[in-house]
Amino acid sequence: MSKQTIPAGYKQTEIGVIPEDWNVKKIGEFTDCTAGGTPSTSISSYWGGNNPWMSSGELHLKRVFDVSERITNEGLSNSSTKYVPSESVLMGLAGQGKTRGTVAISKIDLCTNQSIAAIFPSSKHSTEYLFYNLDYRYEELRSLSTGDGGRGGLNLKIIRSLSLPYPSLEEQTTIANALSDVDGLLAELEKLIVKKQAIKTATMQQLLTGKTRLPQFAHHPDGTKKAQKQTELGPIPEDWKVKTVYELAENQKPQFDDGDWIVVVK
DNA sequence: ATACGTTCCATTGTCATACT
DNA sequence: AGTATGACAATGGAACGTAT
Repeated sequence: MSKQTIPAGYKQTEIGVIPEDWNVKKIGEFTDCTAGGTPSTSISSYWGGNNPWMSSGELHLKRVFDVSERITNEGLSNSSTKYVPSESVLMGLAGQGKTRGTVAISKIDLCTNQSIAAIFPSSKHSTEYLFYNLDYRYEELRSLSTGDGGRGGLNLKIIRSLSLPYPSLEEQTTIANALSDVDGLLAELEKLIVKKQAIKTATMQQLLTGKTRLPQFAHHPDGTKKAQKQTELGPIPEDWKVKTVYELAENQKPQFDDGDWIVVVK
């Protein structure tokens, strides 16, 4: 790429144009990471117990407050899994599917399987900032995988050598907070959507069964309220009918030369 | 020709193990 | 200890076979 104009107050680095007072650091320069393991599944005394053990499928939780599996102390000491602290960034290492490159944050101390790398928290970086940076770089992370084709994986060496823009800890925290605020707003919106969907479901139940009539259909011309009648589908308004879909389709059947037909429901 | 149930196969995630 | 890879299980969808 040819020389481009760099805005005042910015500088060119190997990872792109960033503010002058930011640095570029590799993950291995400010913290370390480790992978986990799986206690032998054929030894039942390794399973159960009190130690949370996370499989890579649970990375989609994004913020991991609990996991579904538990292992015993015996399982913990007889496998290569180990406790990683709360506030670690967890990254999927293996898998052809979407797990590889997916990141999450542990919100409890937990153990993981060998397909998860845990990047430890440190006093030099913001876990949330690192999480957002890596989450944003999902496609890039996937392209970094070793090996050819689907089976490739990330490994600890690749993670340690990942470079990222590195502002002061205070700025990292502030950036992460801003993003977290947006996440909060999105979560609120999602809650609202769920609520509206519940209202819609309830409304469908009322309107499609005739339990509640829209005002202009609820009364006879003389002002008396329309009654209900009993049918095989339950009580429905006295002026409604019960018909099979087949009956409706027969009536709607358009005549095409080739014999095909469609039903348009409005 | 259609409806339905079954089988097959690709994808993905996971575990075990050999290798460095 | 960390990584690569063979093996396998779970899943879902496509393809196929059969009865009507």
